[in-house]
Amino acid sequence: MPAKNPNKKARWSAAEKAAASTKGPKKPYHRGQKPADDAPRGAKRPVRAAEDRPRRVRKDGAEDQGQRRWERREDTRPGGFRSDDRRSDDRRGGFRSDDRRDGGFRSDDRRGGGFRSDDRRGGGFRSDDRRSDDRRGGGFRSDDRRTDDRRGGGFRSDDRRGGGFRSDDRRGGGFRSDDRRADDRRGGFRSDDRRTDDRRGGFRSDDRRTDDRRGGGFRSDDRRGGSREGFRRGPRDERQGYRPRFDREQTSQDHHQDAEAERMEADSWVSAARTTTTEPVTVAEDNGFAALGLPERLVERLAREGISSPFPIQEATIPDALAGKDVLGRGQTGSGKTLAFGLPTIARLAGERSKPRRPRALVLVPTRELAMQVSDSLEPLVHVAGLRHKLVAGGLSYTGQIAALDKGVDLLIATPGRLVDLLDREAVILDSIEVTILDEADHMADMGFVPAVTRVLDEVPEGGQRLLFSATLDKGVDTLVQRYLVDPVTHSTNDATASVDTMEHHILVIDPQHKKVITAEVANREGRTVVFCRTKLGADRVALQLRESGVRAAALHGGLTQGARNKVLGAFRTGRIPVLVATDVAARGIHVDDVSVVLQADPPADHKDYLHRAGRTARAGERGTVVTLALPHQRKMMERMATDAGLEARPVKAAPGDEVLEAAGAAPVSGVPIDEADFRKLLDPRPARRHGGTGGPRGARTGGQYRGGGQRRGPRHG
DNA sequence: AAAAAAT
Repeated sequence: MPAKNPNKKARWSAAEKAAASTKGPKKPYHRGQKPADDAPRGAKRPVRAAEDRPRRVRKDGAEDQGQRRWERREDTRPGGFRSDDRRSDDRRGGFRSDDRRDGGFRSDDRRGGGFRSDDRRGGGFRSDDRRSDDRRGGGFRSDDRRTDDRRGGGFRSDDRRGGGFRSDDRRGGGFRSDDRRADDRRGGFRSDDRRTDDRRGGFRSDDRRTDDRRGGGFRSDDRRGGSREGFRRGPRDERQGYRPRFDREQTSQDHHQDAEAERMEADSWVSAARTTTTEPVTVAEDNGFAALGLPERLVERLAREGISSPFPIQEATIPDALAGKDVLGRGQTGSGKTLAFGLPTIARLAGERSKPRRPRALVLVPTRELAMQVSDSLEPLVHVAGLRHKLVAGGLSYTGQIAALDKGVDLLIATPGRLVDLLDREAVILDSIEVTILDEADHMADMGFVPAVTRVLDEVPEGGQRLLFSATLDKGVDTLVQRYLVDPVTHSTNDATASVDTMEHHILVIDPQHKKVITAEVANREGRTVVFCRTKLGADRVALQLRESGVRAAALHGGLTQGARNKVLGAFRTGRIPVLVATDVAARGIHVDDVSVVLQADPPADHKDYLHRAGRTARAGERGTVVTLALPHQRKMMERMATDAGLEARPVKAAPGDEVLEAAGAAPVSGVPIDEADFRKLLDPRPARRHGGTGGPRGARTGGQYRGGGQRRGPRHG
């Protein structure tokens, strides 16, 4: 074996490959240093002479030469340059009126294409050009493309967006949604002030979109809906000289957004954001959160959202967490974990401020989407407590994250990959962390993040508080628990892993030839149903079969374009299509309220998958039924799985017409196939803009702006 | 088999 792997060698023939690999030391460019010319990472692109650099013109007419970011940052910060000020101010809401002034600078950079490349490589504009050229030979165009990719035209950002499929659509070729999505969305660097304002000032359409993005089935959406209203009135805002530009009322300027908003509304499945009172709220005497010993400000802030009774996991966890104990919490998303760890952490941090680059609390979450959810749900509370938080995750600009860290962040919310990256860059130092939270630890373990998590936790000082949340506790998680938790108090929403009381389980052993009809009958019921299949192909097939039987169903899997996924989810959430046939892409992380039945047309691979799939229903206290179809040869496996998952249910033989099926809500199907053209309309109910066949330039423009264009690619049916 | 995380 010594003469191993010639292939690999051939592939890696060039020395610069090695140099270009992640192995190279990263330069802590946040400190305003330009990597040395021979630096392995930074030196990839030669530096063009200043006069060769592309020039852009700022709004005010001055030229921006696309300076290197190192200089820019270094130079500007002490001078009170806006970039930094703005960033941090943003979070407090004190900046908007001034956006315009640097719209010319930053936003132009960004819009100019490849601003991220700027950020990331520090190479400024020119290097970006170069690389684009290299890659695609397309110069200009490719640059655009890359920008898009990076922003989540690319699929990796899916998750982050999660529910946010809409944003993707809207963005089309656009950049702004990314801005919003990124946590710098508060950075307000877009030249389009309104948009920024919208978001923070509580412009309705934007709220809604934001909710969407978050996949908001989660309760916190509701809170968030109105939260901006709340925190922008906080004392900090006043201190920062916050001046509202727009009220909740829309101005005529906003008509464009308004139109967009209407379209969004059609898609919005968050029916109505909970109304947030801006009046002073009296905290009721029996307020459950107050009883847990939380600071009044937080309790009051929650009450303002109408949140006054803690969920079980919150009730169980918060007192211990407040007492500084390590906590091991079992509970799925939707059980209120975020507040369970968020509230005590914020309470503990309040009253002090972190030093630059040294956050005092860290929340580690497996996916970007989740990170956003956590960040967004905690936002109002963080503000009320006078703290600063930051979301740090992949796919987002480094600049905002680094700048915020430089400025000081109290509560850092991160996905493992990016956090490790930032650690390498010394953009963040974890030696002041007092509270560490691992959310969805099992998920992280499943995704192979244990090394990253270990790396991070090893940098966190010992003796700090650790909170670990996980839906299941198996090997990977146990390793983390053993290693990092000291004498933890264990809390579960319920002892049996699966079981929310409100969840009913049926495991049906069926004849193969009955599968189709049983699937259709179970799916054909009132309310929303998620059908799980093992493969993408299977999902497509089952969805088609359902439609042939007269059930409005659409497939969702990782093989679809982002745009297509958006449409499917949008249609599902609004109820236009009540049945979602999905692979495990939807098993985790996608939150949709009001799913009353989960039907597993193919059994899950293991009990963990079972629990995650099941977790799509019975969310937040609602009732839900989980029906699993097993073929006779899968019976044994299902028995074992049921045991492992802590279910009482056992496989039961079933055939069409059986009572068991009715108990699961099965209803006979019409048998009248759904017309494919109608189905398309259900998926995307606003094809009005495109009558013109392949679409002229105008159609292309309008369409592309809001919709990913998945549909227009295909031939038009009907 | 599918999905996810840094580029």
